[in-house]
Amino acid sequence: MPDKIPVVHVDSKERILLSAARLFRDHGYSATTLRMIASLSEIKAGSIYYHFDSKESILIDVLNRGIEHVENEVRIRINALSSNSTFQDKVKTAIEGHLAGMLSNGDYTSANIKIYSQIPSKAKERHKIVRRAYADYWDSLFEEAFENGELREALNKDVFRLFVLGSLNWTTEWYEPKRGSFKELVDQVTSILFFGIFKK
Amino acid sequence: MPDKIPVVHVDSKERILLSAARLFRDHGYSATTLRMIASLSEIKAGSIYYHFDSKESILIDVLNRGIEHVENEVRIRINALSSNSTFQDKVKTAIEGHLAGMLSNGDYTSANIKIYSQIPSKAKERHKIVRRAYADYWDSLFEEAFENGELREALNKDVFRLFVLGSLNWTTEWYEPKRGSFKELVDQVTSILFFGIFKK
DNA sequence: GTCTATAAACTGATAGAC
DNA sequence: GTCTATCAGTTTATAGAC
Repeated sequence: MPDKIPVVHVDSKERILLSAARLFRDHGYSATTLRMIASLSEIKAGSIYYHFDSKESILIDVLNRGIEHVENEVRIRINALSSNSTFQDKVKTAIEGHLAGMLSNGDYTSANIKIYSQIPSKAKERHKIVRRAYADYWDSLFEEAFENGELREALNKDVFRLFVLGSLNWTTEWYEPKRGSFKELVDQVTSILFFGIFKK
Repeated sequence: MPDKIPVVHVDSKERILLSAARLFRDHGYSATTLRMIASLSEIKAGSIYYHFDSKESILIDVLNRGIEHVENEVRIRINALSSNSTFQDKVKTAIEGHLAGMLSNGDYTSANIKIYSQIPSKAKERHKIVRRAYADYWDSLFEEAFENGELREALNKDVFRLFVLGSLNWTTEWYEPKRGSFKELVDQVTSILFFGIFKK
């Protein structure tokens, strides 16, 4: 993942959120202290409380931005498609958007994906609704293909979406630009998901 | 995930390790306190130090057992295959083993997979060698197929293994027995990975 | 082997000066 | 808005009784 971009000097609130996202992603929510966030934001720990009520409210903002970001990356690309594009184009575009949302400047999104399962249950409950809406977006995308009979089998629809999105999500654990360009990654991942690993 | 099996009364050391694995998996390493581990193990926190030097040494043992467990699940199934089984049989068997290692009584393995990226870097460094050996096992499995020309494309070999294993690993985030039997999951996942989601 | 008690350090959060 | 100082609670880890 790039992240070459330093936590530049914009509004303090923005620096706090970006620092928190990166630290949450790399060390987890609980292992990240307010003093770590403060230090990376080049501010003192007490000052954080001028901008946020609690550590958990920072978390909520980070999580929401993560979904917001990835959803935008997907929607923008989908909306830019010409009206006569095939369904396969559409899905490949969505895959590219999702991967871009996580891997290219997607500090909030990668944080969201990596920490979600281990955050305090109260925060998880609050954030669930936002997540659900994004999942619904993918469901509606696949729904079309199910109806057209383009998909290879009538697999369980939930398993279908969960597996596809999950396989993408895990790329945060291993993708490094030095392995190959982002475009190559999208091509290879799409190729495997569309047609599998075997010749026939 | 089942985990119906309570932390039964075996050796204290075993109870501590199993409790730790489950708590690490569900809450993360840092958010899990020794008092939580002690409580679930039905022992007092101070007593843990008779069996372990530090919290981190519990972590190391949990991580190692995780790889050990999943590796066994895979090896046992692979070795039980008849000598005339096809390469696809072999891979499906390995997938089944890996999923079983995580999802069926795989507390140590699911803990390992979920927390690895966020543990202290010292522990990560120490555990890397054990992980590498398991990755090598999968590499050698696919190597055969590459040479036989059975795989659909000459994709980047690393991306290949990482994507396949990663897509399996993420099932810990969403698989629930109520969605369907374990056998069904193996069939559906294998089907997608082997031949993709599209009809052609 | 397990307990109680406690040390030493760290945590999220607050108060009040500037 | 940001700082310093500090509170109250928690954390890992240790000491010593049984």
